[in-house]
Amino acid sequence: MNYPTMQNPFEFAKSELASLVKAACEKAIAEGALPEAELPVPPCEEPNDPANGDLSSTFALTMAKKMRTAPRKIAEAIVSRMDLTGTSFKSVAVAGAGFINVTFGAGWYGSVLESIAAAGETFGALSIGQGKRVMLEFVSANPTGPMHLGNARGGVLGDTLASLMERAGYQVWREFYVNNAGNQVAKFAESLEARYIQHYKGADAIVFPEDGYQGAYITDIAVEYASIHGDKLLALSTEERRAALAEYGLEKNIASMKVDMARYQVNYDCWFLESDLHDSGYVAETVELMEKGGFLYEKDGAKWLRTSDFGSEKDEVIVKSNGFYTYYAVDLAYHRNKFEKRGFDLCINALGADHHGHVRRFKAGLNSIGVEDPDRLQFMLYQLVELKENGEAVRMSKRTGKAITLSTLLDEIPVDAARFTFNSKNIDSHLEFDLALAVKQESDNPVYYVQYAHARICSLLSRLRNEGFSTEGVEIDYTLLTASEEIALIKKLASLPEEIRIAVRDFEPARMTKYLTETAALFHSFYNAHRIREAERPLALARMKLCEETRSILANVLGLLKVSAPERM
RNA sequence: GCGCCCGUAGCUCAGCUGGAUAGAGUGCCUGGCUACGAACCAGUAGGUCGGGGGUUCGAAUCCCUCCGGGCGUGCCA
Repeated sequence: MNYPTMQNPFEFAKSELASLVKAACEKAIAEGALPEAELPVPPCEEPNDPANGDLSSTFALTMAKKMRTAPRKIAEAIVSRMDLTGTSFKSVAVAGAGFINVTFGAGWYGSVLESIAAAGETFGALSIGQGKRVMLEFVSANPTGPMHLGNARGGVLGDTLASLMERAGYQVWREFYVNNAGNQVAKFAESLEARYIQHYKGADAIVFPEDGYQGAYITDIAVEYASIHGDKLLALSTEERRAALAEYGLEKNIASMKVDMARYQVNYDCWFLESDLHDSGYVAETVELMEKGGFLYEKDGAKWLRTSDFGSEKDEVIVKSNGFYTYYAVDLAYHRNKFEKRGFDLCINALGADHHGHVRRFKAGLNSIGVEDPDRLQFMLYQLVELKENGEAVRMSKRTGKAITLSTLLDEIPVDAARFTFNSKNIDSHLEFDLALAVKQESDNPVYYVQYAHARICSLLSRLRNEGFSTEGVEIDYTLLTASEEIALIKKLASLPEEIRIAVRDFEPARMTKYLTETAALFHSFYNAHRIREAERPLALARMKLCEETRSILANVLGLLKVSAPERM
């Protein structure tokens, strides 16, 4: 028996069905059984209820009007002319209002398992990315303090999308943009300075800045600096003092962000410093471009960019009246750098939805500086994490110090569980998070359900191998896998490439945790319904093969999520 | 005011480029280990898909409108 390798089994079968339906329809028209009509590509989908077949085409329903013929009659004319020999299908039937339903034959199921075996743990690799170079920028939290739960969500979502895009055939670059310059840093420096002075001269010696960073970590940094370098900053100018403290604090914060991210299994290709854009003169050069293009004008002592000419609601300030660039100006330079200087084909920014207003502003701004196709910039907007304490909502803020930090999260909850949780809700959903509740319910995390399935299979397979069972080099008789649990499981394994395709298309990594949970459920269900060791040898081996490929898929997808796939637990 | 997101089972959420009887987890209840791992499985109960219109063979899904919640609308980043 020969089993063709399929990169994407469902896509393979759908296009097969589409051409079968179309060919049969053409034949029916040629024979005068159906009226002449222009034929679109027949739509094919998976019915919700397996009783309606494995694949279904609504072609007859959509053609009813054009052909002025009852859909059922169209379907019957088509079905009676469909030849299934040598295809993925073993049967076809007309159902309901005129659905054309087909069921897979053993050849398709065999091909699925053989294809997974051939691809190993990279099954699901697609070529839709065509090797394009993608820059995925995510988290990019201000280095003025520790990262919080919102960053935890963004970190996992961005990192997982990156993995998914790699699997889909893109060359992905992960980047963290470090805002180590500008107004927030000035406030950070001011806050450190106040704590430093208070440390030596008492709380009343200086008024803490009203909009300063209130978190206790500011005091920690200031005191730590004092314990290492002493009080020598007191004698310096305010400017020098702040510069020294800011430099020390930023270095420290950035280092600990790197540690936290690494601990969270997020590894960047680059931590890009905003200060480099200033130092190299790239920001100035970018603003000059706007100036030369005639897109800038002066008003109230500031320089404004005519973004309203490029699809934005209003114009934006580029140079403030105090002579400093706005964050927006610098970020435009940064994005120009991504496209023009580093030549990425596509840039994706993962942003919390509180920044959704940027989307239009950015595109308008990039347009004005001649980045020729602003659609190369895309946004993955995820809703905010709503922090709850005993059921009460708490607004997270770095400035007020009200937040659960990423490192606290990881102290309380294992990385596997945290990554799984933040990957388990659609990016559009507002995620509620109560740390106390999460710690309490930690053992309920569906990640263990999935990992348990993997461990269970590992232990089963090692027992089978010890007893002399092996699928190595053995011709498996796939026609023996006919139980509903076996069929459902194989179909689920087969759908992985489609899941990856859609997850990438929609920027929706949550599809993968859902997929894992469903796959594990189907496996557990199969496992409980059927014995392997006690079955007749050929059936035992076919089931063993199914277990092997299920394990491969679980490890494969857990790997994409950077969640461990334990052999025992 | 304007813009974006959300509203589906008691709770947390899938399903949304229109398809057949709206799903899962959790919680409640009932059953299943001298068994290849019970961190599991099987089953019962639980719904005006926020309300109201519209589009059509067909709407949780598309359009309009209203209600409710979140976010944005800075010479902050």
